[in-house]
Amino acid sequence: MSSGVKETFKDESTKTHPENRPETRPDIRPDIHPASRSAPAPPVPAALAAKVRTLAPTMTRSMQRVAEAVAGDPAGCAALTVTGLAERTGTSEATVVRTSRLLGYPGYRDLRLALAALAAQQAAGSAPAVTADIAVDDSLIDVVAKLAQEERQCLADTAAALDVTQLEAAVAALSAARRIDVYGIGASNLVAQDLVQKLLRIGLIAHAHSDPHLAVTNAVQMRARDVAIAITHSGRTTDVIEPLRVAFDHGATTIAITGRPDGEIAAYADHILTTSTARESELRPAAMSSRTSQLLVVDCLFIGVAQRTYETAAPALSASYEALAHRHSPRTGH
Amino acid sequence: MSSGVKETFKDESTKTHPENRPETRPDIRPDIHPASRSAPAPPVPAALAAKVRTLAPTMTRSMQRVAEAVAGDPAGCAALTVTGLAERTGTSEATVVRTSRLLGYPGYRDLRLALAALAAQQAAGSAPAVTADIAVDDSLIDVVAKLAQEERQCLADTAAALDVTQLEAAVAALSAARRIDVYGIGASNLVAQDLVQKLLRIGLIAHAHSDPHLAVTNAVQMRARDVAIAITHSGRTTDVIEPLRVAFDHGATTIAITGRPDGEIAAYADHILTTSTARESELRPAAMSSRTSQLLVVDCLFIGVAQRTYETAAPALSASYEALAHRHSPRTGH
DNA sequence: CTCATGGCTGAAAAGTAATTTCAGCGCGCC
DNA sequence: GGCGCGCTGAAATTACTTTTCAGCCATGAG
Repeated sequence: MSSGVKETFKDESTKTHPENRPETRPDIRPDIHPASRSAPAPPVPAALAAKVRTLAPTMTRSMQRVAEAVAGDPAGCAALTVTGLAERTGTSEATVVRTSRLLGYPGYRDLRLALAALAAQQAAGSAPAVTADIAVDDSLIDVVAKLAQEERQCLADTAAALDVTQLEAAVAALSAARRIDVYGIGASNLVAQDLVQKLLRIGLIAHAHSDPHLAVTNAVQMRARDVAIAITHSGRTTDVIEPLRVAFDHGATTIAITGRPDGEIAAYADHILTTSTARESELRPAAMSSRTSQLLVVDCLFIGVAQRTYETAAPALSASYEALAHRHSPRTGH
Repeated sequence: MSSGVKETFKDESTKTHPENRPETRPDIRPDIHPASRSAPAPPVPAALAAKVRTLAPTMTRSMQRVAEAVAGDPAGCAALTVTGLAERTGTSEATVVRTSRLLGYPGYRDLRLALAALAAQQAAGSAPAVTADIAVDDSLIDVVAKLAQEERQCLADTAAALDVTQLEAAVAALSAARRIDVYGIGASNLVAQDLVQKLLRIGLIAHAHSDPHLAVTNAVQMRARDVAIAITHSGRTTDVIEPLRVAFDHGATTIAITGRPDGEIAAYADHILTTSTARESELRPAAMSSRTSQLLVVDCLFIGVAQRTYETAAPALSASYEALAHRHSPRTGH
């Protein structure tokens, strides 16, 4: 336990994240404590496979081997010591420990405990449900079943991995926002529009941008109390990062919804909401599962804001329903 | 009967350990086969409380205190080291280890793993009771869980209710289409755009319409081999029905994606794909679950078409990925 | 093509936790 | 009341985990 504390401190000092961000800021943030970001990952074993997938790109080859081993056989790995796992994966103890850290645990000891827990969870009832990839010659029945299953898995992973602290902060910022801009390109733009549509319905001022130039132009107008949200699965979409950076520099509260919390976009985001990364197959591009994941996050944001601003949100919602009523044909369906 | 067996185990572990452990530990550990591991001493965590009760009479007072602690709070004890647990129970490390042995584990290390597993099992067992409506005063944690759960349910419902025959026909029509128009308003328009984005990626000619006037104007141009798709949850959105009717009258193949297969739109649809209708609450408008459902249907359509047109779809997909690559910042995430 | 650079990697050192030993001491039995 | 059995925990020992550090490989610049 005491070692865990020490390591946390050490981690902060070695990683440059926490100190680099406040320096970039031109003015002070009145309401948010940056400290909340240092303890973001309560080790939820259920989402381990998802976390492995999310972090896999950041990992080195040998770390990936370790991560695969633990994700593939939690029960077996839980029975092994560091040395044993290192041997099994053909790596060294140091690498195993490093991987454990990357997955969000203070050390191997704790990862091992989580593995034991995960194994028990899997064994008890809920089967791990490893669906096969969708193949070219699958029947449509199979396609429907597999797609539904994968999306359901994706939702479960996202929910398990979502950092509620970050979500809370994001909701708070949105609820108090003077104005909200949402940046998204391609498939993510649809998610951005979805969010904006919902926020407009509860009386907030929100805009979705897909044109990078206009987005930057608008971002210049942002200031404190405004909120900018960037949605990008890869975390590296320049056209989306750029306006977020501008908004960030102008003092707006910035939120990133991304599958790569370590990505370049993290530098300009006050709050990061991580979406899960499902493995993608040839026929099923990443966009599909990332969209599902993003939409869940967006829905959570919306509900959270609606709760916070219930006094104004509830009447606004009913009003929007009524306004729509006469756009439907009058014949009552049953 | 079983008690006799247990005692035998206990005997072995307690009496023979002085000579047994130093020999076996360093040498045999690496050579042990996973299958044989379970044979000698099966540590079944589920029955821990029972075992504590059974063995309590044979225990000394301090050992009982330890046993009670682990049986009463597995999760809490799993987080503690030997020293920690010894302190909490007011005993010494040696006693903790002795108790572990008595309970059937090689040492405290293994008992601790079993405790973690047990805790997870317990948590998993009591978890899945969150299907209530989302309330205004729900915590964000609950909101996330409930939303994810509802959407997952929605996906399962949709997949179960989807008529594969209709889907098959729709896929066939799309695969052979000269041109595809998709009509959707509001939230459904985002789904329409999503479908169109995907179809464009595999080389089909597709357009999404949200402007009812333009939609009708375009619908007039439709003829045989063209496909028109209308997306409306209510099945009564006039602005969407109208262009579908026009396309239908001009001989195009028409598809309706709707939650009301008996609705007015059915009259002009050659194929009807039914989306599921989840109950909606005040905070969770119908748009949310209908969207999830619609997206699943749209994904199925896409995959189906991609399969059918694999020869052209596959290269088109890879080409679109490559084209996007340089819109991302070059820094590779390894 | 060569060199410098930076970061990954694993062997070994250092540190921490678990296990064993052993002396003390309470408790029941004679 | 003395004797001894065996429970108990502090300390020593051992096993395991974590950290350090130097080698190595890939990468990119000159």
